[in-house]
Amino acid sequence: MNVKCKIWFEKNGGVAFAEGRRMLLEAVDRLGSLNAAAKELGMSYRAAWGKIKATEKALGIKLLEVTTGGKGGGGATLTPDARELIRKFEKYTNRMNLLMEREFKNIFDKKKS
Amino acid sequence: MNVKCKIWFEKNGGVAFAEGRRMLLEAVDRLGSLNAAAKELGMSYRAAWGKIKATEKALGIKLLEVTTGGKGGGGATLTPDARELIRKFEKYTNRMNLLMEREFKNIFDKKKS
DNA sequence: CAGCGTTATGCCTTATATGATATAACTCCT
DNA sequence: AGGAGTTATATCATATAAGGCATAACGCTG
Repeated sequence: MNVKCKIWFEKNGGVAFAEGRRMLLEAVDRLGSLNAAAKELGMSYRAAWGKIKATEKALGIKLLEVTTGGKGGGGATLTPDARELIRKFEKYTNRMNLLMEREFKNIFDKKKS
Repeated sequence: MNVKCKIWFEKNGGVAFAEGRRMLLEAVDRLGSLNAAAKELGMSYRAAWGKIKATEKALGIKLLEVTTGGKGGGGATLTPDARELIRKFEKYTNRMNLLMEREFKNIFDKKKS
């Protein structure tokens, strides 16, 4: 048996941002396209777009700067808000994962507790 | 925006035990009956029973000592394994909730990070 | 001006988790 | 013996979320 923990940001009670969406944004940043990011993660464009929209609506911020048409058909890049969101999420989850492991050992490895 | 965290125990990749089930077991312990516990938590007996079974199967342990028929129709009490599970879960989640709050302030209240 | 590769989005299907319904079995009590 | 109140479990219904399908718009490029 082991312990798991899912961390997410929320606003007004709905899940707004978690690991899956962090990965999606990271891929968009790297590839310059939501479509390409979706493909890389093995999901449809529709699904990826839906997740982005859901987060934008929940948090009330804009995540992607997009262009349609033109060279290469268009593309998407991250807004500064999106970058900040990613950075804080990473920092928080990294720290919590470390603490989780430590506490787990504390409580489950001791002979008496 | 705020951070939430769901903590659960798992084995072989499936959710085995989390807050809802902890509450259910606690109610069984207090009331001496799964049926009564289910009613108190506003769920059907069927639903409560399903959760218990799922956890027992996932962890491979027995949670309830039950009797059917007899005085009052029967009843259920917690096994020692169930008590230990509850105790460890409570200890772990209490500790983690404390740490979560502390880290949240660390990362989100600072001017620079 | 047609084609290509994007973003954009409404509609409808489908997958999944959840719970309701129904039925059986058990044992003490009257 | 019958009733009360519980556990036990299979089957069926349903609510909800996730995503597929279809279609449109956009603007460079050849």
